[in-house]
Amino acid sequence: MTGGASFRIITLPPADAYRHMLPSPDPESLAAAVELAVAIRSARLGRAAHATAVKHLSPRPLPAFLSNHLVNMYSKLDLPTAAATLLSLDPDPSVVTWTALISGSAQNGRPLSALAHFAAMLRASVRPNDFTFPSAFKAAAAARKPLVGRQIHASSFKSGLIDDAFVACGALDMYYKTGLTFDARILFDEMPQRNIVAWNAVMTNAVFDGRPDEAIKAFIKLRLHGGIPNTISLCAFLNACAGASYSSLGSQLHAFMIQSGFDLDVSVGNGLIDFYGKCHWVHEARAVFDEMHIKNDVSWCSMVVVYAQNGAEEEAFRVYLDARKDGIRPTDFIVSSVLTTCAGLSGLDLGRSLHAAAIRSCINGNIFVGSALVDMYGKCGSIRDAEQAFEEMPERNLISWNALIGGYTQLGNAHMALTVFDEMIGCGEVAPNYVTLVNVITACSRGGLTKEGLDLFETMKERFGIEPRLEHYACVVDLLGRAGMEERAYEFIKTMPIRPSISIWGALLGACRLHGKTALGRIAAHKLFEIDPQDSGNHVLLSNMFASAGRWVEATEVRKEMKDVGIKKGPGCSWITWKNVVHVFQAKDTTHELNDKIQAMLAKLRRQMQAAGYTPDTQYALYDLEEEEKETEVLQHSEKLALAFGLISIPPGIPIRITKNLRVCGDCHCAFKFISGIVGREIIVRDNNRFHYFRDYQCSCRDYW
DNA sequence: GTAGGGTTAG
Repeated sequence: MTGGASFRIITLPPADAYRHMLPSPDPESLAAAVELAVAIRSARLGRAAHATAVKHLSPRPLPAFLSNHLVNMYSKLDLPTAAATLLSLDPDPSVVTWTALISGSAQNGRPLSALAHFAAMLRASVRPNDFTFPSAFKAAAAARKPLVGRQIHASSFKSGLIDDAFVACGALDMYYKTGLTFDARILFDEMPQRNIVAWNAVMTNAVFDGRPDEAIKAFIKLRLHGGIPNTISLCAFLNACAGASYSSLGSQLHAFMIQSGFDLDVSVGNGLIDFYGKCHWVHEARAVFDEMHIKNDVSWCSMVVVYAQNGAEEEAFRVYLDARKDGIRPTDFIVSSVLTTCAGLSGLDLGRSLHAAAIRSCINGNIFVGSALVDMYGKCGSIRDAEQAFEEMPERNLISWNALIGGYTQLGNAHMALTVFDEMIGCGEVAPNYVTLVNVITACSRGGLTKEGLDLFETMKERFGIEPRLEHYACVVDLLGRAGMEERAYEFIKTMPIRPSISIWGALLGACRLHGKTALGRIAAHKLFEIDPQDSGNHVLLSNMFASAGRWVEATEVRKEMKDVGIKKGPGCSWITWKNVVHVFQAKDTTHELNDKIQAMLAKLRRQMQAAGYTPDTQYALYDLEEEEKETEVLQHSEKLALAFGLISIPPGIPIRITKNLRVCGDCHCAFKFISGIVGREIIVRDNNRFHYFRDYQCSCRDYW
């Protein structure tokens, strides 16, 4: 390097600007270069400076300040071995050297080594200073070691350094994060000076621990004390409002932010998007997003999540595509979020393209991405791909296991769901949670394993320490109901210790519909109307139950009642994706451009099916029509139209994937079994409840759904 | 020369 350019100038350069430059060999410049290496996170520059130092300054030892810089650089850039080796070469490392080593470990997610270094420092009789304690507390907090944290607190108290604001804030945060909330409160009350960081520690931890009201109270108290919130306080407040669904309080704060100019901060803007999304104010979230002058990848990701979590999966995907166009890299956060929307859309092709993007960006090994892939493939009915994604994960956690079990559950493969469940227990690395139990009991229900399901429910508390929740009770009602034991299910509901919810009565009503138990069905339906009079699904289910039992008067009455109260039923529809176009069909839909061919195909299929022994199951025609008309009616169901289109358009050998927003109808289910055999093709239907995998005159659900 | 509290996901 020539010309005497000094590394002291720290106007931050673009990340790559200095990477290949060699610093001049005087210790001051070398130290500056090392400092810069940390700032731009360039290990290459740091190593180059180190090499230059060794070359030009040996055999003399490196000056202490330069050595400290180097230890700090290696530690901060997550090269712990180099940092520790360098420290061990120093015959008498100072507290600064030790602190550099400890802080790097704490910041790079290695709290246990940070604590080990801290202990080694004490053994070497080096006393921690006001810089060391905050890092030590951070490590104890991250390692969730309350006893160690308390010891560090005692030591900082003895040395008198606890009165330092940095040290006290570290201790405060440590007590919260290790679950010693009581100690944290005492410490906070006794703090001689409470700076904004202390208030923020109170607020962020209250939100994290699910005590949003406490965070809001702290914010108000801070204002009463004349404290000025910063961006972190505001993000915490927004999270508190989102957690407690205080939509108006949060939007009032939004006004304050605009007044004070805080809304221009990217993190605050991102917090606002997230807050509005969690309050289901999608338009407000979008407005904040659109008005942001500077957006980062978190902004884009938050916007994707707002749409995904508010039932607008197509919009979520569009935002993802816009983000890519805007030059946003597919991060692990964005990819796992968008994969969730693919799972919701049943968008297997989109999911596969994201899988490819994840591999290109080297984030396919991330545990969030991996679990999202397993989940997506499972929900899209590609259980083989789900298995493979699961196998390829470098590490797995509870969520990954739950995703795979959930995939088998959706497919109705109770045997495999239970096998994977046993494997999960057997591996001893993760303990099941309530979601796991919901999945396996549901799998039993769908697979007809009534005894096994009941067994799991009855022993879950004792075997796994999981208290049954409402969801588990609903699973049992479903389990008994599907097995034809509606009366027993009703008795079970009566003895429940929790107040029965929509899902409980809904499960009973569904079972009554399936088995034509109209009297009990009416009881369940009326419970449902009491809880949620506006829900169309319950009315439709009741009406269909009467229709299936041939009781047309009652069926029509329910429909009429719906009309009178002003309940609208969302239309049932089925869709199929071909060549990146989504073709949507409603029942009796004649608007598709290929309608003539579709009708011809349906007529042909009807002849072939009847020759093979199919009779239309007209109980699924929902109106009281003449028998022959009913046959025509069921032939025009949206899933049959979609299938006919698929058979016309998609070449043989490619499975036909259909998605339906309601449950697949019984006649269509029967017809699809015949058609899969007649035309020799795989047909995969995903309804709002589960998958049906038709092949060779059979369905994966074995007619039990 | 070394330090504390933060936004997005399965």
